[in-house]
Amino acid sequence: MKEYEHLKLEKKWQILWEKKGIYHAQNNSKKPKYYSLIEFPYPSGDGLHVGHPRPYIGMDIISRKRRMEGFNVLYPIGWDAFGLPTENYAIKTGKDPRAVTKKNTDTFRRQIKSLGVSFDWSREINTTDPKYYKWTQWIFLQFLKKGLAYKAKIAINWCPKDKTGLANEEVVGGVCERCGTPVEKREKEQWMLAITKYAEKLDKDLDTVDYLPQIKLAQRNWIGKSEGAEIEFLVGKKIVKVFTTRPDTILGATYLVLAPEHELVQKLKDKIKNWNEVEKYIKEIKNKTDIERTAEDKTKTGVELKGIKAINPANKEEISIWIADYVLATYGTGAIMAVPKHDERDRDFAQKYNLPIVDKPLVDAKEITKKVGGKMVVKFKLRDWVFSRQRYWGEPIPVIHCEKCGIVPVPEKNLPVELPKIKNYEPTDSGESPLANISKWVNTKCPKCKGKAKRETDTMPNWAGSSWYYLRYADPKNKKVFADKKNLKYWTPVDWYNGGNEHTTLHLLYSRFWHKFLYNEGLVSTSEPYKKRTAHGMILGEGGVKMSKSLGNVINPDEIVKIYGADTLRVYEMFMGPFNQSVAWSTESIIGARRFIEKVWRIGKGISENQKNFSGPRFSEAPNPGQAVQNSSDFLSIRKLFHKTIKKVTEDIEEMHFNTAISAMMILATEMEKTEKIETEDFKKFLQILSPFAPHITEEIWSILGEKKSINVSLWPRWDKDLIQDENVKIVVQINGKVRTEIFIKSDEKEEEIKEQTIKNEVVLRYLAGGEAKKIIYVKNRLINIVV
RNA sequence: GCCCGAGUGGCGGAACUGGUAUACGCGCACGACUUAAAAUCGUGUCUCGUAAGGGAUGUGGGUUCGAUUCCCACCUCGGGCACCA
Repeated sequence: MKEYEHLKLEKKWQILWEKKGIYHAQNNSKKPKYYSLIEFPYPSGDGLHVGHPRPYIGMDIISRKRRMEGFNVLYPIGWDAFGLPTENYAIKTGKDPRAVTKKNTDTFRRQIKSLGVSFDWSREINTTDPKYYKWTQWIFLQFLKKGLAYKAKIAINWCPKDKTGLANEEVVGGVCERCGTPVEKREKEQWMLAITKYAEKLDKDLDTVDYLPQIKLAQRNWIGKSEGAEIEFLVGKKIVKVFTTRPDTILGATYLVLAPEHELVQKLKDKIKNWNEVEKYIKEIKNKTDIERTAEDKTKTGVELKGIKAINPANKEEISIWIADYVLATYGTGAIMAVPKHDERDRDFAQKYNLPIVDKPLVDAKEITKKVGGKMVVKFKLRDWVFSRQRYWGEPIPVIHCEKCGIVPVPEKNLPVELPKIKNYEPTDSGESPLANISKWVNTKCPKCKGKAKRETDTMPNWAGSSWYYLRYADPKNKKVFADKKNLKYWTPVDWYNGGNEHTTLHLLYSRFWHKFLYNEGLVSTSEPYKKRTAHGMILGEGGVKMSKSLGNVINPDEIVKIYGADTLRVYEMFMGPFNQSVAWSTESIIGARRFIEKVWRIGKGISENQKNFSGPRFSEAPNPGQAVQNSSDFLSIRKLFHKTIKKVTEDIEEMHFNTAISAMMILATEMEKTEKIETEDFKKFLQILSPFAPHITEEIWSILGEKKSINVSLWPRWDKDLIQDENVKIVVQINGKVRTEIFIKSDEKEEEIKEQTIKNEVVLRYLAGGEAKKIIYVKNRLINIVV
């Protein structure tokens, strides 16, 4: 056996694995299936940085373990390649976004392959491929058919820098999620998807999936279900409907507040005596950005609608009506009954404008609602999804505007509507997509009446392609349907989906919505797309700051692979900290992972050259993995340690506790090296449990030891229950809760005997001198505490 | 403001269900090997104390034979939501 040359060795196996296609998922297999998924990357021009592979390696470990457990594993990858960075780059350089995407995906593919991740590359997909987005457009047409895609003139979030509309989910703290520019409001005709129709299901069905609790919670908060009552207040002959979660406080309602945009305000114009003042206020509010409206120290403002009054239906009292910016037009009914006694916001407002605060008694919520003719209702904070973008690099919305027929869907047989190649990708200030300038493409015939018509020039948001990509993996090359039903039935749902927390209320929610719609249409076989969802932490730059080009602290995995090898990088990334937590990169610390890998190589070498081979256990006791090894290897059974380590690694992988799994294997490796002889079969089991983490070196040693088949298709080792039991156990002796000494006992020894034995111990006697043991607490195989 | 999550050596982090706090790794120090260096191996490495022993898991209390773990109050950091009636 030669020296460890990671570059040669890793390349060799990567080529061989690819040639044999051992990571290809089989569509017709008798094995049980396992579908593991990572969020497919956006192929940016900067290439991979060391943060990208962390989730890939994590799920790779799960996938490799599943293969060895006998599953037919689908672990696919593709490219979520539509989006602004590529388009902006195209604008700057005058290059075709297609060419830019090709170049970027080539780089990403090469880099990911160099890490030995066991993706099934035969199923690679790309959202910008017309063969793919044909089906994104097709699904849109299904939404349209069912009335869930509709056009509406609404005030949308407009990013003046990116010159495009944004969904609510893409606005973070009043600024554009992507570029940080403060978002403006613009009235525009937009395509909308009626995600709110699924609000109830999206909320309720969270009970049926295995997501991390904080992910469920974040989705629940975003959907924002609340139960309350709609109650009507009479205003002259007109009616104001309010929504309240506290109908029981209605006797304390001393005024009404409408959102400034509330329709009734305009309708009552004639009766409002201070109309000039009211109109001025409405105008002021309209010109405010979200940031100004929600500024922290902002006090509430409002204007009374003088000349009109409302009647509280519970006690028939006349109360005043106000408009104020603290009431939102987009939630509930856009109007509230103000109860300053019980609601802090109403109280603030009442105090500022000297409105009555009365302490009327509480009444039964349901009874009073019924009595005043109201009804119990459920409201959601979730808004419909603004689905139009006024940019080039996205899926064209497959719709035609006909002068006579109105909106006409592009016939399914004419899909895909391909993006035309153009020279200028610059978005326009008018808020139109650059596609609007391509008259040759825009002007078309109406599919219905064959008359003059124009194509829709808005494109879809980059969340469109990613809302269903996991379905396409089940059947990525199908030309007739988005995926064959049989394949969908076999592969879905995704068994384990790992991704970033930043997608909880975006991609994760959107794709659940699409999936539920497709399920309703009978097009997919499960009501939820993902059975289990976990999240990984980010890798930060050295010192704990974000890795970014502007800070110049981005680490390229290419360099690490070159210097240390893919196996070392993989082990390091899994070892550096808990998988679900952010950790700072430390190039200095990688050496630890490399030393471990080299140690494994040395032991393998020793065994293959027959210097370390041995049969039968030599020692009698082993420490627990993760516990201190008390040097004396004569005392340890290396074989027991093998089995304890198999157990620990097997269990830790399932919990994504990769760091502690590696720690246990490091302990075992250190012990192996200290031990003169090791049984080859035991060592092979160690190679197997290490192989998901370090697939190349383990495959190499595996083959050197005479195995003909890949370690990837070997059977995951089991631990021997008897071997992980210790006959002799060390227990700690405490006196008054302080550790004083330790004794060794047989693990099956009776409690009484142990206690007796302890009392006679000389150290214990010394502490007992004069006093007497009041109480003795024994915790099996752990400790004994004597209270004096 | 509200809701999550976290706070442990010089650093990244361990600790099952309340049971030896600081595993594993980095760094550092010393030693072995070497002409030397690197690599590797070994030993040590929370803190005060010569020792016996004492003190430390953000701070202050509590429950318990025993608390990093449970409870209460507070501080700091990270994340989410943010006038949602």
